[in-house]
Amino acid sequence: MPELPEVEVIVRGLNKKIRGLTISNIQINFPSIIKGMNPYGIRWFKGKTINKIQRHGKFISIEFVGGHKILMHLCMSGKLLVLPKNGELPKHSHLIFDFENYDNSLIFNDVRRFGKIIYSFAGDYLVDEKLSGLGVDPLEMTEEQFVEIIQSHRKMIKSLLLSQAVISGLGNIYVDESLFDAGIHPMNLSNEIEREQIIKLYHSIQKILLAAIEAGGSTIDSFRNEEGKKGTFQFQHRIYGKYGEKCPKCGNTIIKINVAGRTSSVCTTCQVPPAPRPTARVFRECWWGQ
DNA sequence: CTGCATGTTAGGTT
DNA sequence: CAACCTAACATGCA
Repeated sequence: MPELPEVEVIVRGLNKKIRGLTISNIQINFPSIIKGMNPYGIRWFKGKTINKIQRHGKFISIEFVGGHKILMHLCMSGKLLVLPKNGELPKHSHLIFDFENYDNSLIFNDVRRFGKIIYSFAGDYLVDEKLSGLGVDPLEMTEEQFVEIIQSHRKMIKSLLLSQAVISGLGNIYVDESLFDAGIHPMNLSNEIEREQIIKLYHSIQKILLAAIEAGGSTIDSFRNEEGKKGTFQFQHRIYGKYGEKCPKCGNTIIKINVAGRTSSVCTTCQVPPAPRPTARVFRECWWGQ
């Protein structure tokens, strides 16, 4: 569930709390979340000092002095918590780092265990592969870059915005919110959207992401920041998950549709659906039928 | 018990 | 090849 704003909130919190600290101990409770190589090899990081923590799309990297990294993805229910070393450990805490001269531990916690941890000794190919497979960051892309990306694919806009290899960081919540804000139906084909509309979408995305970060992210169910606290941006959602309710712009009923395999909420008055396209099969059938 | 939700990936189809 | 669909993953919740 954590998308760009939630991950950004966590990364900022971690930088404030654990940047510059040296790992004194690593406790591995559930090795299989450490994927792609020997999970216990992560103990190599004991004694290493954190240089900085960064966000890459929805990934979090902890970079150590010397350049080696631990890469993490929270997927749906993952949390990174900084909690008192001697306090009660929350259930589903799979990996715990202790630090020299610091009373708190960093805990990777994940109820569903979809989250991943990948580490790197020397530009390990797994870490590099993940990072190099990411598209542009929505907060760093330019208006022109965005227009170019949208126009160079012929794909349903929602599906395109969700493609991490093209634009990295957006998920179901912020795609629905941005498309609604810009007045674009999620099933519109990307290369059929007017330039003016694409630019409007660009600004909707930026505005919404920044506001969400400001509000500490959206807590729909499980998201918590590194202190275990909820975000408040869910109270500013206007369309996500609101099917059956009234559209805040026009008052019509918001409906639920499935796009790119995901539940989507749309107002068909404010977000005009594309004209239905005949599939090749339907076209053939019509041909034979006449 | 059933179905749904979430992000990603693998595998198959159009 | 690009776009699209579905299943799988693990678990909690209604």
